[in-house]
Amino acid sequence: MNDSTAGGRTVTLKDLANELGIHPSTVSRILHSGTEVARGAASVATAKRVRDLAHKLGYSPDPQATSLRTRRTHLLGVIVPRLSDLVLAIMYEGIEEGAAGLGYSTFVMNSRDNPVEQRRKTDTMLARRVDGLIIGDAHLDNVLLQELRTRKVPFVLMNRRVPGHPSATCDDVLGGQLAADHLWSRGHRNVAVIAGEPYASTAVDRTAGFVDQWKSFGGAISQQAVVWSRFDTAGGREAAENILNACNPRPTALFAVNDFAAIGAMGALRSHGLTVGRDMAVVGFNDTSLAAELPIPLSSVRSPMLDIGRTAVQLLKQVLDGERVEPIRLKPTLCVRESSARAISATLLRQ
Amino acid sequence: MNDSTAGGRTVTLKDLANELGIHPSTVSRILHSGTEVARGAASVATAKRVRDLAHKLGYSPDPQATSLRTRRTHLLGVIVPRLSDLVLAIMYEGIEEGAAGLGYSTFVMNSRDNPVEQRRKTDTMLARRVDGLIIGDAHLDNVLLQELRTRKVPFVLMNRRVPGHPSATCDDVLGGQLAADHLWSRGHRNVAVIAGEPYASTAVDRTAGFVDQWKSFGGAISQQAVVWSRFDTAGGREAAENILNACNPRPTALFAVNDFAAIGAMGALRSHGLTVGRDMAVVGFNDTSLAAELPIPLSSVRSPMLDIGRTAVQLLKQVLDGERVEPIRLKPTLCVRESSARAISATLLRQ
DNA sequence: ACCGCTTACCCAATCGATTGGGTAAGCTGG
DNA sequence: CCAGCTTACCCAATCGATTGGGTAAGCGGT
Repeated sequence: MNDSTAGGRTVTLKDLANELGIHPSTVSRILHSGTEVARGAASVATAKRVRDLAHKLGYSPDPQATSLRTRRTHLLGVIVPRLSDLVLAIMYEGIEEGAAGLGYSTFVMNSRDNPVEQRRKTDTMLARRVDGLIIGDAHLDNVLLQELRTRKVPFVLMNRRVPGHPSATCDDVLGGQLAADHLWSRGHRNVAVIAGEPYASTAVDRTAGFVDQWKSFGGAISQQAVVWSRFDTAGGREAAENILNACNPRPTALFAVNDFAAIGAMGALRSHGLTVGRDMAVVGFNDTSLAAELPIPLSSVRSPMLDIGRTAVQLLKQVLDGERVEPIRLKPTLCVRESSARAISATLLRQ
Repeated sequence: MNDSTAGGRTVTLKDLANELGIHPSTVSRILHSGTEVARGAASVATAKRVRDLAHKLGYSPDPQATSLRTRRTHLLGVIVPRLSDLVLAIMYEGIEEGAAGLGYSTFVMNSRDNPVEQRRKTDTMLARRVDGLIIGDAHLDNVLLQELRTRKVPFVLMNRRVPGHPSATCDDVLGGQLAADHLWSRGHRNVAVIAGEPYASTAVDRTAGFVDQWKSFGGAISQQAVVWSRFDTAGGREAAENILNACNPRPTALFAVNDFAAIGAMGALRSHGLTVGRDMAVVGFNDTSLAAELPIPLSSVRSPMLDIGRTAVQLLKQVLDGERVEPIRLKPTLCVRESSARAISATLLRQ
């Protein structure tokens, strides 16, 4: 453990310099740069003496002082709808890992998907002088992003994309297609979609991927079979209720763009006396750790959440380095489980 | 939105001073202190001119410069086992809220409950010169805490307590008692406990609260009916398997110190052909949002997670202000649901 | 002996805000 | 008319690290 503490005495460059009878700038050059500058700034012997002493005294540079001078804080801001959304929490673990690898630290804040909060949190981050932002709660219609671009704030989107901005996301269109392929191949011909929030690209893309693929197979999906909803269990429950009420004949399969909505829907189905996997197939999205653990394990499109977080950091790093970057979409895969594994039964077909 | 950006020109005190033809120190005093110092430093008219200009130009003080001078960063470090644990994620939301209210920003890092990582993350936080730490992953046997105290690093514990250190936690002993009261009152006499990790006070206290209360009723709990386990679904599943194998006669009720472990256990019970709520009562802990949404809703001891987070910040603030603080334990309440609502059935009693 | 080059440093300004210690002008009271 | 006080400021050092621009010593070559 180093000795620079919140409470105790802190070792500074000057301390090291005084101790060794050399100038702080020399110490800085030795410690600062990996041999390129160090050589030329000091003799090998001096460099070693400095490094040894620094290590012995547990010197760690003051990041505030460094930032003040260099105008770079090595701080990244991360804004998510809410960390209590497992999906974002896992992406954040990827971010933390990626950022640590590059020597950055990260702030996270919850915006609750509320535009006022998004702006406020963004402001707080910028007031802290973060070097860049990772935005995990982008709305498709958001003006904030244009503003940030105009002001040349470096940022990347994560999880949700918005055309024209760099982003690290799951290939949600593909994910929707995978779900459609699966349900169609199991013989389903009458399906409904719990579509999520229309302001989120995740919801829109997954739904579009599913619906377009379904139509390309020659299937039909009526207006009332696509229900927009919140992403949480309560939203999924309501959406499923709507579908059960509005769709006649009752669909034989449900695609929810989010595992939590799928779980809520499963609850609603159960309340209606339907058994998931037998009377109704259900497919979720993200393959959160719960999907496999449910009493009736949930089929789900697995999105590489950790990798999305890591990729977002890499991308932001490139932006900070002034490189031009393209959006990246990581491939999802389908995990089939009991909730949708069996082919549609004769009884259901006959309905 | 203020104009100080990661990308653009930033307005400094000196800019304001030049613009108005006064000295930066005067501007600082006006903007810095709420009338006490400001009065005496400048005329009311000047103060207004300064404030108006600051607002117009979107001045926001450079936190790095401020910290360098004042030696306080207004940064708090938060260390948790993992943010993908819903419980900690929600506590963090409380922290974020509380910290924002006091003008602090927070770093979070995941330690994965691994002592090496705990130390490494602590070091990273201190290297960033945080003003204090909120530690959410304390182990009962941890030496790190003693070290931090010796080095006079201000910190408080959250979620898990360790005797002798300030902490904001749930009253876990009481929580365990509530579960015991409930199951006993429903007629159960043969129970088992999925106890969690023995290094966490949450696990130890909840188990002790339950077991002691049970014994005070005259009940008995055998050695093999208390199974230590990981906190996740897989851990709960394994523990339940152990219990089903080792306990004869089979218990009629299960208390898991964590909802996720409870969910895992429910899966195991189902695999054994047992119906939760009828063949076996199950009670979890924390009342995470999923408990109520499960196909068979889970009874759970509700712990005030948001408040614990908020309280942790308040407590740390007091520590930073040099006040003496006592550990705080917030009261849990019991939410009874289908998984344990009905009284023990005659069939089960006869077993 | 002298030019030019390398080696191994030192010097001082700078980033932006804070703060203890001035000081000049103006007013009051005796 | 002047001591003494208040008002409304200014000055300069400081926090710790970085960095462009020195410079003195030493050495090789001619």
